[in-house]
Parts: sequence; structure tokens; C-alpha cells
Amino acid sequence: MDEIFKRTENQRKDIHNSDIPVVCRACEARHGGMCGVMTPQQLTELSKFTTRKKVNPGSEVVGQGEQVAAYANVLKGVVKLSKMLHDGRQQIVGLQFAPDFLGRPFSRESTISAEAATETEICSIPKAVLDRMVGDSPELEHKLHQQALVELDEARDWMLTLGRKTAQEKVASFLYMIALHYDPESTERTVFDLPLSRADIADFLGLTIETVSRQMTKLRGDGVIQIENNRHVSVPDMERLAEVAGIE
Amino acid sequence: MDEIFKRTENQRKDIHNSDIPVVCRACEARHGGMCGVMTPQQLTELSKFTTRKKVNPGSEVVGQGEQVAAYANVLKGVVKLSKMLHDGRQQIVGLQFAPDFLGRPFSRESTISAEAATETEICSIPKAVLDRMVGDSPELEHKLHQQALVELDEARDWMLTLGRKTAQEKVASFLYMIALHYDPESTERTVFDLPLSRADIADFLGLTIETVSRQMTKLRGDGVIQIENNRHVSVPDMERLAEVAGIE
DNA sequence: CGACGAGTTGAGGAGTGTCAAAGTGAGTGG
DNA sequence: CCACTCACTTTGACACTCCTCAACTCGTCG
Repeated sequence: MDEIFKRTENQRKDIHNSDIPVVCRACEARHGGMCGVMTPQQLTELSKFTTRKKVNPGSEVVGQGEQVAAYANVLKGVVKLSKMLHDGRQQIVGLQFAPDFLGRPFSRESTISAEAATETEICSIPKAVLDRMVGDSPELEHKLHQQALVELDEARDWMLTLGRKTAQEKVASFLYMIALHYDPESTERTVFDLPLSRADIADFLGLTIETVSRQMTKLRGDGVIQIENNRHVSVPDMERLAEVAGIE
Repeated sequence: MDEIFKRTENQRKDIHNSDIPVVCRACEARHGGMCGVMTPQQLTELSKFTTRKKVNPGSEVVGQGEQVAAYANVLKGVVKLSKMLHDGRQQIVGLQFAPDFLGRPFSRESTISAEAATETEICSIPKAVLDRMVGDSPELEHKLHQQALVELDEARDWMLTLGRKTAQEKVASFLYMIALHYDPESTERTVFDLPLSRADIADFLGLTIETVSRQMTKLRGDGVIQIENNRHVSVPDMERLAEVAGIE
């Protein structure tokens, strides 16, 4: 079905954990992330150049200038990708969770800024190093290609939400997406903390803070969700939420 | 800078036109499209399985069932990618022009439908054939990866438009995008035909037909554009249009 | 304790959507 | 050649959603 994947799996049969660089052993990015398709040699090579960093909420991740340009893997926390109009109107165009890859391969700077939404940890990779490795490793390019396609699907799903849903449906859709992200299987009660402030949610949904707040209140009043502490949300019935979100 | 590209360029130095399959010689897809990175051998192999087709406006391109699943290159015309809510609300999430690639590599069917917006011609490629070639050819995967990233950028640009711009700015942004597509250099007067009906434009912008119509009328009244025949548009000053579109 | 940021709630208004009717152009058949 | 139809577009009147501005609540931290 997916030949490149099979090839990679076979390679990995012979891998002993001791071959893998210490910094990578317990790393999120090897489970589902980009580093999962790399050989021990590649990991060893790459790990010479990577830096693990904490990023505080609100700070730029991989700010411009820093090593001229770098990529990163998100290891913990949530990073928001956003775009701005010159008059200050802002739109969040994507959320990256661990172990997502961060950065735009093959340059052509898009005007996107990446900012930590929560307490975040990243593994920063100099641009030149990764670009070279991708050129030499079809498996790695394949993996990044896959992730780009997933992000494209997500972006397009969100376009439907932005363009055609009501405020109520938008907020419900957001909650539903976050809930699924923390518990993909959930059918019964689902509980989670929102990684975004009301302002961020508004920027994600193309609404104002006030409208988001009102819709949350309404969802609470209708019994679709329960809220505690502003950030802590509990969903008694995911199907009900999906229905309100316009996701049959 | 981009090693894979360089490698491909070198390969192509030795290519004689006679090596290239007849059907491919004058084909759009070799100029900027996916086929531009393929060797004569690859093209010959691929061309055994491809079918060139006309598609009428409104018909599904690569409808499901047709060869189980197929990819396609757009050779002429415009294809709209759209998503629908179960109650019929629709959102166009992308436009594909020649020589764009059409289809979702590596399965995972997304719920997108592709429909011809204008008189369209495509080169249809059976899924299995291309999947195999991509597995064997890093250059080809690189090219598709690149295109996916471009589409991702476009999708995110559009999210900003959908979420944060006014109806006026949305319509202006749409006209600006189309104008640039037909004449990327244009600084002076730019003239073009809209590939989409008002209904399609509305579905692209997350508006209603009536609002689109009113905003077009207003842009005409303000002298930003001239309209003839509903479809034929003339822009005397692209910078003025960009300004109205909220693109500084 | 007071100041501050984040969130909620309220009143009023602007911008779009909805519904309805009229205008326009292309194609058809008499 | 002209009426007729049909799809598409424009225009108008009105309603409603969501935004704006403002006040208030709550929890946190110095």
C-alpha cells in the first residue's frame, strides 16, 4: 500500500535502542513525528545540531533571525500559527500539537507567525541541516509530505467552518476538535483543558471575544458542555456536541 | 539551495524531444507541472496509462468509482474543490488551474469534491500507477510535496480572508487573486474573464450571491473595476484593487 | 487591599442574510 | 425574425446575526 513506509518499518526491525542518541530516546517526535522515520545514523547526525528549548506562552517560536532560520518539532504544548492584516486583524490558521513539525520547508517565506499558546517545548533544527537531510532521504521527505497533506486537510476543513458555519457551530466545532485531539476515541464523557484563551479562540474562529463567550455560555446553558475555571471543559456527550457543531 | 531540483535539471540537459511520448510533447503539465520533473522513461511508462478527457462545467472531475480512484493533471480550465455541510451549505476550499495536480496522494479520502468550473481538460492517471511511481521517484514526490505546500499556503491565505475580511474586501481579494493568476506581472490595466459564476464566487468567499453582486456593483461604482457581460472584468489599477482587498 | 488581566453580560447598531421581484442574455421553436 | 423560456444576475426591503462599546465580575499577584 505504502511502500516507503514498509521499507522503513523493515529497517527499524534491526534497531537497538542503544543506537539511538540519548536526547532522542524518550522523545515524542519519534512516535508519530518526523524522527520516527529516521535511521539511528540519521538521528545521531541530526542530534548534533538540535537544541531543546522551552517557550513561554505568547512568545514567538522559531522567531526570525534565530539561526537565520530554523525548523522545529513541537514536543509539548500547543503552537498557534497566525496571519495578520496590516490593520491588526488577526486569524489563526493552524494549531500544532506534539509531535508536529513546524516550519516551511524549501523557503519561500510565507507571512505566518508561530507563537506558543501554552507552555511549550520544542526541538529546534537549523534549516540548512534539515534541508540537506531531506534531500538525501526520501523517507524523510515522504513523512513531511504526509504531514503537509494532513495540515492541508485540516486547513480546508477549517475553511468550511470559517465560511459557512454560525457562531454557535464554530465554537462547538472548536471544542469538538480539541476534545478529539486529546482523546481521539472518546464516545462517553470527555474532559480537557482548553489550550487557548478566549481571545485566541476568537482569532481562530473569525469571531470576537464577546461572541465566543456568549456562545460558550449558551452551550453551557443547553447542557452540551460544562465549564470550570474558564479553561476546564467537560463534554457529557460527544455526539451531541458534534451535532451542534454541524458535523452529523 | 534545492538539491533535488538541481539534480533534475542536470538530467534534463540530455533529453531529446524525440524521447518524449507524443501525447506529452505539447502538454501543459510538463511546464511547471508534475510531469516536468519526470525522465523520458518515466513519461513513456506513465503515458501508457493516462487518458486525456474533456470535462463540462458542473461535472465531477475524477468522480468516485471511475477506475476506483484516479489522479489527474488539469490541462485547461479551472477546477473547484469544495466541501459541503449535510444541510447543503457549501464552501469552495480551493481552485486548481493548469497545470495543477488533482487528487489526494496516499488515500485517506477527504470529503472533498472536485468539479469543473469552466470547460476543462484533464489528464487522468490511475491511482495505483502514480502511487508506485512516486514510491520509486524521490524527484516526483518532491514535486508533489512542493505543490502541497503551495496549496497549504493558499488555503491559509484564504482562511485569513474568510475569517477576518469584510464582504467588500473578500470580493476584491477574489478579483485580485484571479487577475494575478492570469497575469502575474501586471501593474497596469489588467483584463480577464471570471472563471466562476456569482454562485461559485459566493461559495468561495463564504457569502451569498446577492452580497457578491452588491459588492461588485459597488466596486464598479467606485471605479475600481469595470464589468462587461457579467464575466469580463477590467482592472485599471491593480494597486488600487489590492488596497481595497486589504493587501497593503 | 487595590490593581490588573481575563472573562462575562448588556444595549444598541452595522453588515450580511433572506425573501421577493425585476432585468439581462442565450438558446429554442414557431 | 420574433416571442418564449430559462438560467443567471441585479436590485430592493426587511430581518437577524454578530460586532462595538461599555460596565461588571472574578481570580491572581504584588
